[in-house]
Amino acid sequence: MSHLSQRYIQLKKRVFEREFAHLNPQQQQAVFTVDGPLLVLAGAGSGKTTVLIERIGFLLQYGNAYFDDRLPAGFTETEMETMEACFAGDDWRRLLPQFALPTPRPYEVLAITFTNKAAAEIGQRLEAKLPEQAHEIVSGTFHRFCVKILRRTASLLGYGSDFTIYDTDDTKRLITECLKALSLDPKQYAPRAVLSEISNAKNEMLGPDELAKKGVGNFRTEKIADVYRLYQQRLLQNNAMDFDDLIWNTVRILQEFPDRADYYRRRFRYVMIDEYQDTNTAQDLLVHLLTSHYRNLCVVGDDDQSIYRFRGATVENILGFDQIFCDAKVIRLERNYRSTSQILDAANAVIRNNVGRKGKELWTEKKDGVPVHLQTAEDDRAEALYVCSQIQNLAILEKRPFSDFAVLYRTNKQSLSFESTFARSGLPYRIFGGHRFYDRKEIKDLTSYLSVIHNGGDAVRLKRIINLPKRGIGEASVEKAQKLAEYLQIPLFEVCRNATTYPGLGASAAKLAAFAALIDDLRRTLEEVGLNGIVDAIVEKTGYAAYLKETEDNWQDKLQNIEELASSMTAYATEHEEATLGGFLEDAALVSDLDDYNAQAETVTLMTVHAAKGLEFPCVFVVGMEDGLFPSGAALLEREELEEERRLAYVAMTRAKERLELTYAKRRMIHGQTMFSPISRFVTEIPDELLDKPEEESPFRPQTSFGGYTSRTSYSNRSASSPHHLTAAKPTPKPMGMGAGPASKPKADVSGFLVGGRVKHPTFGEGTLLKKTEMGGDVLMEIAFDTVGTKRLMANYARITKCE
DNA sequence: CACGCTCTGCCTGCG
DNA sequence: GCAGAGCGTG
Repeated sequence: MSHLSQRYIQLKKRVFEREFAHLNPQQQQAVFTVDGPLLVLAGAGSGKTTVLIERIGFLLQYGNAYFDDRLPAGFTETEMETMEACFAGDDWRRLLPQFALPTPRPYEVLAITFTNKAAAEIGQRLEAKLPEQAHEIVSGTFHRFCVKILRRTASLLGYGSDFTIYDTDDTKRLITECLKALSLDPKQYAPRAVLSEISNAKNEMLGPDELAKKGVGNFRTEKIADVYRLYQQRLLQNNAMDFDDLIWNTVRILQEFPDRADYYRRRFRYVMIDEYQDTNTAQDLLVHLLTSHYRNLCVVGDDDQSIYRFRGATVENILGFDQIFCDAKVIRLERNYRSTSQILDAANAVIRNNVGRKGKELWTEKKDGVPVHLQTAEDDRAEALYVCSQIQNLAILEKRPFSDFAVLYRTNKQSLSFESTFARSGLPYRIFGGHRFYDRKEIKDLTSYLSVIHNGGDAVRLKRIINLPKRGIGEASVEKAQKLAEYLQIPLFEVCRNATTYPGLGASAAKLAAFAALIDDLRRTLEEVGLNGIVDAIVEKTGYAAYLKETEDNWQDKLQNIEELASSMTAYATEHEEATLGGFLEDAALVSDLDDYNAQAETVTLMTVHAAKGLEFPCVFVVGMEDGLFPSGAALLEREELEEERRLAYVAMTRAKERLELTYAKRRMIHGQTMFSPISRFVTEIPDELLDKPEEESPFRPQTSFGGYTSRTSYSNRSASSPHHLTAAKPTPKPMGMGAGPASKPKADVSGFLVGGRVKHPTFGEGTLLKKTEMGGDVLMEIAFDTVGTKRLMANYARITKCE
């Protein structure tokens, strides 16, 4: 290599490094490496999304400029000197365009994520960074990407392009049907379990025959393979796919139709996959099939955050990436920008105990944090009380909005005690998870109507609504009609429509025909009123509202949910120029509740650790740190399971930016039984010097009149265990908020303060009391101070006096 | 076919 | 401890 060329390359690199100086060296390398296979091991809070966005930006602007080692043709020494002089001056940015190489078109770039939330974030940030090109870049979830391909290619596999996407409820119904058809006892073959085995098989790319072969000699597996075979057959008949099929059928397109495969391979020249540790075998195969031509594949992930093994994700995909691509470049992002060193050291100490990992140690420059706090509570109720009062304390002492706080738990059930405690003390909160909006019964009913209107071939959803509201079509009649449909090889809906022409249907024929007429009528209504009025029309023409009133206690709530469905359809119609019913149903199938998580809302967040992945909060409480709960009892048996739980604990801890508290209850009700569990082994893996452990006893003991002590370590410790201490009688969980946390004070008497009256504060001066709000045994006072403006203070903490 | 009773079986859960 | 499923009866 010539001397000139070396000078040129060196200068070029320095220019780019200066342009991307806001990134650390590892991040820069990840951004500049656009060609060939790249594995980015991105620790929690290491600026992964930023890298992804910057990388796309760099790619679209400069192509493979950074690593290209060619000298422009006819480049001279003089030009080199001009460039170097320019670099030394202020307008060195002028050099950037000169280094640019041919770039891909935006639509040749594909970015795939797992959740809608992540996809939306990427979409927004791309929009902000590259307003011109963002809308052309293909970004979205695996499922959305696959649906897009399948809508165009499904006919090759025998499906219609308007296939329905079945959710868990639909698939469960279909499995139950298949079990019945094969005379299998649903008690021995629980639909849920069968479904999960089928799903696992699909995720590993095993068809019914392969599953049967694998389970030869195993009676149960052989039977499940039979169910699987029938299930797939029926899905096809119903023109429906389950979520796993979306992936697998796309794989089939790429494997079985070379011309299609070739088209997509050339189309997506640059592919990026986020959260690669969450991919299953089918998704991994899809990615490899898609990128086998150009091999410009960048996968980003963190083996330490792989927490979805139970649903088929295999960490091996990310762990073995550099073995499959032996020329892959591996970049580790270990600098964390989120958490304090105390939090990171604790999290590192826990995850270190895992054997099967690439090995990463996060570090930070935030050294000014507080230790991780460990709180012991007598039972789950005391635990909730502690968290509640601690949040109230911190909100006041550190002037934090409630949106700073998150309570993370292992199981959804644990939310109950927090929900009731928070509600009682007026702490605003929001619970995420549990069931999706679109999974609610009334919403499922309505979307089933919509779906039948849209895709008449779908018998599962048709059967869901055929007698709902009750219209005298019993199970026997439906079965007869279905037998007939099978015999005649026509959709069930067609049998209903022409029911009166089949003598075998007897008395129910008229009712079936009336039902079909209703659906046909609704189809015409859809033509007339469009998406905006169709929900109302269904409710009206089916008498659904009356049915709800008759059968449900909380029918008002349910009607309101239906209203919400109607307005979300209207919103969909306005947002999309060519809005169709099919498009809306597709959206409904592919969204989740977490998607509308709003960090701005002034509420405490309650969610499972799983749901919290990818989020961050200034203050995090990880609750229920007990062996048997976290790690879960099932995980205590197998090493692999336990390691997954440990990764889960790692994810939980690394959500915290400033404060991390771990809580543990000595006693707790599980499955209706009081359990006494030892403290979580994950807590014991954290070295003592990183943990701030308060007194042994529950903090909820009646307060003495020694107001204002702040040291919890010596004095209060003793007071609880000392037998002659009169007030240490029995911890009473009654008093809310008070006496909890570090800086407790005696209860202030606020009855003398009148709204509109004048008050005085030692630092803020005089002001007018605007509002008093009861809050967890304390009173929140909103005061308009004369000099410093309006402030919200808790009566028990702020030294407020009346003006005489 | 609707109801009420008993029985069971219980992590996590994207799309 | 509670919810959902399944079963039997009016």
